[in-house]
Amino acid sequence: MTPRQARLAQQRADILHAAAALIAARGFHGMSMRDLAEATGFGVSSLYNYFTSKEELLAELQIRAFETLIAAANDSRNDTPDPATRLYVFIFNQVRYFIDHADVMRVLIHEAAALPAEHRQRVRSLKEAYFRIGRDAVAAVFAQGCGTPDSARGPVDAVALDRATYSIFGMINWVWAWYEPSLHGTPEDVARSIHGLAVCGLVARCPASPSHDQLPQSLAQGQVSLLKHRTGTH
Amino acid sequence: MTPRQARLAQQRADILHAAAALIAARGFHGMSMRDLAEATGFGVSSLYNYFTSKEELLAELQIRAFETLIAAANDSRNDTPDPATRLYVFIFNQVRYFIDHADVMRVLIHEAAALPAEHRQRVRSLKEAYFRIGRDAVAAVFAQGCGTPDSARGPVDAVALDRATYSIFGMINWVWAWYEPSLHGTPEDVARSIHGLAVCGLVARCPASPSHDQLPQSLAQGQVSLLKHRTGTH
DNA sequence: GGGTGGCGAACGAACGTTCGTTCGTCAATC
DNA sequence: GATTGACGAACGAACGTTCGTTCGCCACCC
Repeated sequence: MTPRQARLAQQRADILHAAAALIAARGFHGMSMRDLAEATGFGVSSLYNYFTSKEELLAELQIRAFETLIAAANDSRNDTPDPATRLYVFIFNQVRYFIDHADVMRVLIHEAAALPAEHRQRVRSLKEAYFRIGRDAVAAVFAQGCGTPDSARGPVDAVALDRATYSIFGMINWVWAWYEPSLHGTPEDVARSIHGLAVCGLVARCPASPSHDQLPQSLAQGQVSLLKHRTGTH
Repeated sequence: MTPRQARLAQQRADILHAAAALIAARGFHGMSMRDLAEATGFGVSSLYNYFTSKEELLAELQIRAFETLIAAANDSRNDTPDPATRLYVFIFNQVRYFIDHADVMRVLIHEAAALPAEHRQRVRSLKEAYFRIGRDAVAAVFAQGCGTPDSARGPVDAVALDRATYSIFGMINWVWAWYEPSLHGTPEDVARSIHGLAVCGLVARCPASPSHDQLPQSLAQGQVSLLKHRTGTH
């Protein structure tokens, strides 16, 4: 990559960062290109040297974010054999990403419908790929059970698995709406609360699942950035 | 109420219905007053006979919705003494409301930040009141425990209670993003999945909590409408 | 009972502003 | 000296809102 290309890529990323903040605060239609120009220091027209339209900018933002999330989830998929712990890692990764990059999170959740039809399908398929990773983690916990001999629970059908997975995503995704570091503990606390609900519920005891004290206290931040720069071939 | 007033109130409600659909689809800034005029059959300027501004329209929409939710939650608060069942009723009421009125739901979740400062505080206090109702229901389940003698779980502090409550709200609120009646079962199924996760988690057994089969199969729809019409003094 | 005046309610047109986008030009870089 | 990239100016369209007017209904007086 020539220095020229590197500079161009960096400035594209800078613009995306600023756009994420503005769209998160005011919505896609609420952010004007003049707002974005002021935030980035560019002139309004210069932005069009980096993105062909406002909508392409939104699409790029969402695509990069999902690719980052998917890559992070895949990287940590095989770290541990225990399903409950693996689910914790999945939850924590996403919670941390969303807390660190709340702007991007809000854009992902709120502005999927604002995409033009052309880019809609691409983002949707990325979202589905990410959902499947989460569902696999949930299914593994389901299948393993808790080690309890009790088998009063009926067989888990696919529809119920989907509902449970979506519900767990709901807990994670909702974090942006309420989390305040000074009020609600560390990201680890949040991930443990969610994981606890997902695995044990509010009150049940989970003899065979790892105690929360045994869960990894911290995970390597890794090298994933807010918006991974896609190099090369995809 | 004179027929005149009744007609005016009805038309205000009609406009709010149409606005909810448009805002849900395109966002507050994405809906133009011309869109709304076309959807309602009014001329653009006639809308200003019913609402003083676009922002007041949004505020009214949110305030009515939260008042409806709070009233429904309060009405059913003392129906049953069992905490777990009471939590189920709370969850089901909200899930059903959101599935029946997905438009309003999206507006509540997405467009809180688009409110002008004047109306912001009113909506926020309604939201907090509603949160407290939910938290009380969660706290009761927490306090009762599951009847298990096992007390390995530490004392439940207020912060953890908040996190758990927010997480449960997250499961409920996220329903709008994925629920499809033909794919994901009935609203009762959804409420039971969420309640099951909240109380028992994915895998734990809950000896003392009611089996899902014993939960009320259906609840009276009640007379709450999409946007309750506030008569009189508040 | 039939005209008539007042008024709520709906409207088209137009306001000034801001929107996303394009274009021609000019300075800086290789 | 050619190419890249930043820019101000300008575009038509659409924005939220206001204005003056009209229309039709209902209460009132002759």
